[in-house]
Amino acid sequence: MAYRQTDKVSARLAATRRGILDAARALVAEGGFAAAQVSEVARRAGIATGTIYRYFSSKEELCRQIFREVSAQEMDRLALIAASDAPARARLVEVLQTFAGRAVLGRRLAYALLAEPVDANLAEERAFFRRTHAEIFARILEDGIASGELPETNVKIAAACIAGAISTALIGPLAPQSHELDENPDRVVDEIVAFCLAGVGAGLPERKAGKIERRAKA
Amino acid sequence: MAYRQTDKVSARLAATRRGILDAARALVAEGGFAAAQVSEVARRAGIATGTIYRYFSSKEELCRQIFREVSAQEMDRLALIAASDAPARARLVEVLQTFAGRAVLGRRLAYALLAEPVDANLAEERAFFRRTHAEIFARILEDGIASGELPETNVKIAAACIAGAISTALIGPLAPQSHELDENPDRVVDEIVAFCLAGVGAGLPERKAGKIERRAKA
DNA sequence: CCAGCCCATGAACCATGGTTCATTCTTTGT
DNA sequence: ACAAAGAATGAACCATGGTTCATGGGCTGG
Repeated sequence: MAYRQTDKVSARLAATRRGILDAARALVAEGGFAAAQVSEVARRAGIATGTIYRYFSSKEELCRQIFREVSAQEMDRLALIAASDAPARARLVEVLQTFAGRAVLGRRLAYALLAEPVDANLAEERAFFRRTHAEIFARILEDGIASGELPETNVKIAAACIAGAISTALIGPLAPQSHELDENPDRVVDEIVAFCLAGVGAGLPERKAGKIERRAKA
Repeated sequence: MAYRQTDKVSARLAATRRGILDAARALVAEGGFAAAQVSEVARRAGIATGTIYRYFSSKEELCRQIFREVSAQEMDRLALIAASDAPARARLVEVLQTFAGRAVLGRRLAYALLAEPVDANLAEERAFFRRTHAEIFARILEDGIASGELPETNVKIAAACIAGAISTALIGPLAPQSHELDENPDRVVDEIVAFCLAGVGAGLPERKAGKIERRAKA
């Protein structure tokens, strides 16, 4: 028995791993997954290219990790709202505003997560992310229908429509010119949320401009 | 003077060009742009790889061409409906049903056009395609608002929401399991259209199951 | 302080898939 | 039939970017 990992070492290893993840995440937030090339991530993390492969078996796995970390963070936030005991309609409004609002604030990262061209394997991860979103929406819709706040609908389809409407309207190629978003993000968000609420028969929301969580995704 | 292109030759050249486009288009419709590799297109068109470059300066240009051809065809169809003198609400219903219905029938191709990961240059072309869609929607919405059929809204945003909701719900990663779409496409389309109509305050559409144009996109 | 192992290094390697180009085949006009 | 010019060929080429691996340096336990 000649070697056993000491605490100091495993701490350093953990730090390196974090460093890699942070570097990659920062790159994704700046230029999308396309910008997160292995050699670039290594440079940014201050290590050699090959070292990455001591921590992640492939670039794909690294990217998946990023995907999971970021999306888990976002999902938790939404899940928390969804789980409150407010009426369904109010929860729906808040979830939509939070989702849309945070996407606006961290637009580049949101684009990477929701829409950037990525290869098939990463797309799986994205699909999972989106599906989870949609499930949160769907569950609230179900509650609302059960309580009579909302009319009957196919909640799965409605949830997918909501997810699509928000993503596309905010960050897709159809997004309003960025200056419009920069100048008046709350207004754009409110419009989109209003569309979605009306889509599920929840009428107009009380406008609560300025209530978006300010910290950017990242 | 020793050579001048004769009619027979230029006809053959034109035929080859078409052959390339058709082969590429078929490949895209089967497996998306990813499947349309230059060598594969050539094989399918029954010519040598290099020959492609006598007709298109690059793969990108070839793909752009495909994009334009297919989308022009779809756009024309929608534009025709949009230009009719029916009331705005009716035109909206028909445009949405047509768009969604045709996307279902040519799902693979629709996916390639609307959602498949493609590189940045092709994405431009896609952006144009989407913007044109959105403009058609937006114009109808404006008409509807002007005539009092629809409540005031930001038509640009609403149009983007519509485009996003339809694409995502039908063919994106949130699309219902294919068997559901295969079994009962009209029902799914109707749900989505209903969501969009409600989103712009147009209430429920008269359901017209089975009215979708049957010919697949292609 | 030495043997043995782990960890880091980064230049070389490799796979993919678009692009080129020397060569060959066809067409044209005399 | 022949020369000039265009068209077609497809194997070689190249760029990109992920992955590997022989090497050297640092830890660990005795």
